[in-house]
Parts: sequence; structure tokens; C-alpha cells
Amino acid sequence: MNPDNSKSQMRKGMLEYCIMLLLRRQPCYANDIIQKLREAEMIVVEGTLYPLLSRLKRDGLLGYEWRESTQGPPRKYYVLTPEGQDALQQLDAGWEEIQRTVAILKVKN
Amino acid sequence: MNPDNSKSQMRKGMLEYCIMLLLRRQPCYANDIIQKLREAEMIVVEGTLYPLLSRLKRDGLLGYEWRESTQGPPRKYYVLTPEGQDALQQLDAGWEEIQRTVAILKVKN
DNA sequence: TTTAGTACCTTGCGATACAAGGTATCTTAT
DNA sequence: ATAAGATACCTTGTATCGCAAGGTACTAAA
Repeated sequence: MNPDNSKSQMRKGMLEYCIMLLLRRQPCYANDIIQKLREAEMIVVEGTLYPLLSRLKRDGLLGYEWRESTQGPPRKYYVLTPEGQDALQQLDAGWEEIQRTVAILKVKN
Repeated sequence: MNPDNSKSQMRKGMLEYCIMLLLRRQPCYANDIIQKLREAEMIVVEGTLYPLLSRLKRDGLLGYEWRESTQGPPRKYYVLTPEGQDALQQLDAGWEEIQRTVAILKVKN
């Protein structure tokens, strides 16, 4: 097992949460998301992001609108739907829970 | 998308870390692990745990020894190998990193 | 000797992350 | 005009994970 794989595994499922956290503030298109996550030290690539955005859209958690760009083709700006905001609150709670769990395991036993 | 699925997804990759945190303190066999994780509010089932333990063993991060039980068949007690302790330190670092990432995304943007 | 409990493991399925490759649009330089 | 490069979107195939369900083996009690 290489460390990269462990790290990769630990990241699984966190991406969805991180992306929705980003969109909580403002609409973003794919490259926005990739860059902002990179600034927060979370690497994500196109092949991961696009299917994920499509899935969240399909599940009604995200919507999008096309916006013209001054420097290339139009962009899909994704936004949180009301349903997505509810889901994000649940993810917040799940995140707190996991933090508690790890904290317990680090101290107890 | 149901909330259970989100939560389930967020847990992915955390299991490995949590199990190694448990074994940092003392050898455990499967049912020990299941129960102690449950006490820390992390649910894991046999069908998940056994393949995971086998994989960590195969990768050299865990070893095990058979111990007799007074109340049934013998048990496989798993322990962290030195290599596993190194890997656990890397997972600790990865965990810190992810916490930082989420903290940044919660505040910024 | 049968039954219940404990402990270990495997198989098949759905979902995810990622590498690699593909299509369409827009701008710029020739 | 047009060719080349940049930007932006998306799909396919592979590996891995978590989990439900089912299976095997050992022990103790009825």
C-alpha cells in the first residue's frame, strides 16, 4: 500500500462535501472549483469533478446556468438548490460526527 | 440521494484510519473492533471489516496471532507492525490536512 | 447428538476516483 | 479566411471500496 492510496481513500466522500461548501458562498464553474480546492490543498481532476457535478445535478442538489466568458467558450456555473442547502447541513452534521469519532479513538482505549 | 448514502460516502477511507487508531493501543480481534468503533459512533459490519483487515495484513501494516477463547473458537488478534505504525503516522498527517482543508472552505470564499 | 452461539471468510453488487481520450467553442496569429 | 492554440465540457474503462447476503468451522450446552 502506498501513502498516496491511503490519502486518496481518506479523501473519498469528502470531495462532495468540499464542493458543496464552496458553492455555499457563490456560483462556480468547474475550473473555479478545481483551483479553489487546490488553494485549500485538496487536489481534484476533471475526470473526477465532471461526473460528480452531473450526479449532484441529477439528484437535485445543484443547478446551473450558462454564462458567457470573455476568454473562451461559455461556462456552466453551478449553484446550490434549496434541497442542496438542506443536504449540506446534513453533511455538516456528518462531518462533526466523524471528527468526534476520530477524537474519541485518538484518546480512548 | 439519501442522507445515509452521503454519510456512508463520507465515511469511506476513514475506516482504515479508525481501525489502525484502535490497534495503536492494543491487539484486537474482529468483534472487539466492531464493538469499540460502535462505541465511538462508527458503524462497521463484518463484510466490510474482514476484507479490510486482510488487505492491511497483506500490505504488511498488520500482523496477527491466534489466541484461545474461553467462550468459543480461537480468535485472530491483529496488531500494528512497525510498518503499520509508520503508515498510521502518515494517516495522522493526512487527517490533519483534511481538517485544515474543510476549515478553510468553511471560512473562506 | 443435535442446537445455538461465536468467529472467520467469500461472493456479487453498486458507487466512487482517476487516467486517458474525445468534442465543441473562442481567440489570436498568419 | 484559416490554422493553431487555449478553454471548457464530457465519456469510457479500470481499480477499489463498503456492504448485504450467504457460507464454513469450532465450541459449549441441552
